[in-house]
Amino acid sequence: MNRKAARATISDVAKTAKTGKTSVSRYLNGEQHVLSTDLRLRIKTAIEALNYRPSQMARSLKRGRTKLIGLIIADITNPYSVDVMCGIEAACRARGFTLLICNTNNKVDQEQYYLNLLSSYQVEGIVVNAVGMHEEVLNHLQQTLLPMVLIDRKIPDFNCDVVGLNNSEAAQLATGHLLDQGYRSLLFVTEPLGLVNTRNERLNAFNTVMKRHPAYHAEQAEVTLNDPATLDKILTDFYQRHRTERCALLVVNGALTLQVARSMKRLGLIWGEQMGLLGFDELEWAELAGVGITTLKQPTWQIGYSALEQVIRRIDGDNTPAKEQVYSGELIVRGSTRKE
Amino acid sequence: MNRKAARATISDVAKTAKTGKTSVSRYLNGEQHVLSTDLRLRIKTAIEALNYRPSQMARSLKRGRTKLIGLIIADITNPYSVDVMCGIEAACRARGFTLLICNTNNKVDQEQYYLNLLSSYQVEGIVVNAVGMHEEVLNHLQQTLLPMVLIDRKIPDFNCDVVGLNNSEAAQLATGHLLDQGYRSLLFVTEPLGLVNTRNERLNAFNTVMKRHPAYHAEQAEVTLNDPATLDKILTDFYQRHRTERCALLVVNGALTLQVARSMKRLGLIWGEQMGLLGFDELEWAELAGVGITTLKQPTWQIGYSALEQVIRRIDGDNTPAKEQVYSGELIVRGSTRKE
DNA sequence: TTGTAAGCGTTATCAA
DNA sequence: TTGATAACGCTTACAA
Repeated sequence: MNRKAARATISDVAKTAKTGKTSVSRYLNGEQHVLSTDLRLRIKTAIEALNYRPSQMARSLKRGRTKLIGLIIADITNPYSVDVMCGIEAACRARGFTLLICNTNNKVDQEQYYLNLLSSYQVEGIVVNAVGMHEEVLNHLQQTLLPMVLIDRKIPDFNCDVVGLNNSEAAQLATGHLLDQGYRSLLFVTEPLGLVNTRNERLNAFNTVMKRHPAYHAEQAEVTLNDPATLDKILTDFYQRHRTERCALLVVNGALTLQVARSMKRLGLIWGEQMGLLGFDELEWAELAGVGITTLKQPTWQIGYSALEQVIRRIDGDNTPAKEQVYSGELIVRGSTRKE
Repeated sequence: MNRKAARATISDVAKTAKTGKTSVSRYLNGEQHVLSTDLRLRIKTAIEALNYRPSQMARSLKRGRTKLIGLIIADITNPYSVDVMCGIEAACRARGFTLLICNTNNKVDQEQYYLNLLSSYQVEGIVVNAVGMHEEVLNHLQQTLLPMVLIDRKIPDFNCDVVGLNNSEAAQLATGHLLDQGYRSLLFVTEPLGLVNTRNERLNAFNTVMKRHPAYHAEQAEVTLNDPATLDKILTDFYQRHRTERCALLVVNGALTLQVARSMKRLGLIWGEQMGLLGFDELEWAELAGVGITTLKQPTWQIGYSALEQVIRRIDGDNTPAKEQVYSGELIVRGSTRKE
């Protein structure tokens, strides 16, 4: 049976229900009240009999609204990005939008490819998860004319909605915790600062707190994600100079925390013993790594959800000035920053 | 400037280039050789001037081919799923298809929602990443009439292409390794076997190897992912009974390995010391957890890539009987299974 | 309450 | 080598 199963169209339904397609269309679009009970029933049965499902393609074409939203992600491998995505997705379902997920692997050409793709499918808006994105790739997005909201990070000199963490507050919380635990020499480890506002804001808040305690020692170091040798050097050096005091590391994000942990393992530095360790972003394995690693957890799901709501607001015509929404982080204390 | 920026259409291009839309369409669809050099140039300039991009919606409607493929994932939070997805995505880009990613969170209703969605967008095929999927959710997919390929796992009594790991080979490799390392009492820890072929195949291969060594002890235990209490009990019990020999755990997948590691941590059982530990699926934190955890790594990316190629083959009309493609896993030895 | 017809942006058919 | 024109499946005036 069911040889080729050509999809039923609205005309088929109309024919089967012995009516015109207008009525079927009305039935589908919530104007059922204008239909007579009899007709309504005939249409209902016809639809079920034919297993009819309206074509979004045709619908979008006609209406000029696709109900499609594009999501650009630099690195879907990052668990943070995945969590954010889940929030976005939930919001989409709630609002009747469909998400086109584009993983660019941090490559400009792949980003360009997907931007074209999204444009050709006429998405109504774009959410950009900028986590881990190279500056070059990020800047490239300015060309977009569509409603767009950024997650986590801003594009310098580009006025655009942003949703993310309250970086200052979170960094204060983290730094304060380290001091509370008796650490006296702190090293802020970050990926290259560049113009990345999140990194800079976190660092600034760190420095602000430390300036209130002139007796304690604060330092910072920049390192790229895939440069283990340099990282090893930085950590060894810091530890050599400060092993006599209680010293600790504050790491700017989860991806880097992974690298730092690997480096410490290589060097035989045990977190929670020789050095304290606290990283931004929660890690599913945080409790399994030695005595556990203290993290600053972001409300990722919530951030994603809000971001989507914001694009929709823009799509719906909201013209108020670009705004920034920030959420508070939560400190999850584990063995790596326990009092001795 | 740029007030409303209504998208340019093919007619706009035709008008600007002083020609008909047929020619523009020809230009776009690789029939440039039939066009005169002059006309070709005019069209080219017009397209660039208007920043024209053909509407996929209209194209799909007309052609009846959407070049869309749906991906159904039960749990995008699982790193395995993400890696597979990357392979699929790369294949899509290579073959000019666009991926509609649907995360069902293992809920039948969400799956139904997405199945309808995919159908209404007229995807040409579906890839199902069955990793971590509940049987109920999985079975539900049989209704699909579209070309479909499964990743990792089969649907019982449903004839469908599958791409995944060579489970027997991998389980033999893993079991053999444990024996080589001098472990003499092995516990195979799995999620409920049910009719899940992957779990059963892995277990069977494990048993086959163990039967060749009647002097050694083999055991198995089923536990659900979120039942820490039971897991604790299973592990304690096993350890109590076998602490005098060298004993080890073989865990059926990565998600469960995470739980097992947590449980051992709670119980104060140190992997690589009191007990050996080997888990299917590579974990990014494997080397950071204590002495490191030995894993059996799957060629995830490759699996995803192949799966997509297989759907495309089906879409292109391949009618050969459903086939199963398996790939070999790779053992990554770490501290948790080192010789004492 | 119902139906006819035009049109959304493409491509395919056919004629010039 | 070109270009009208008719679909594709749907929504929406407008008419009845």
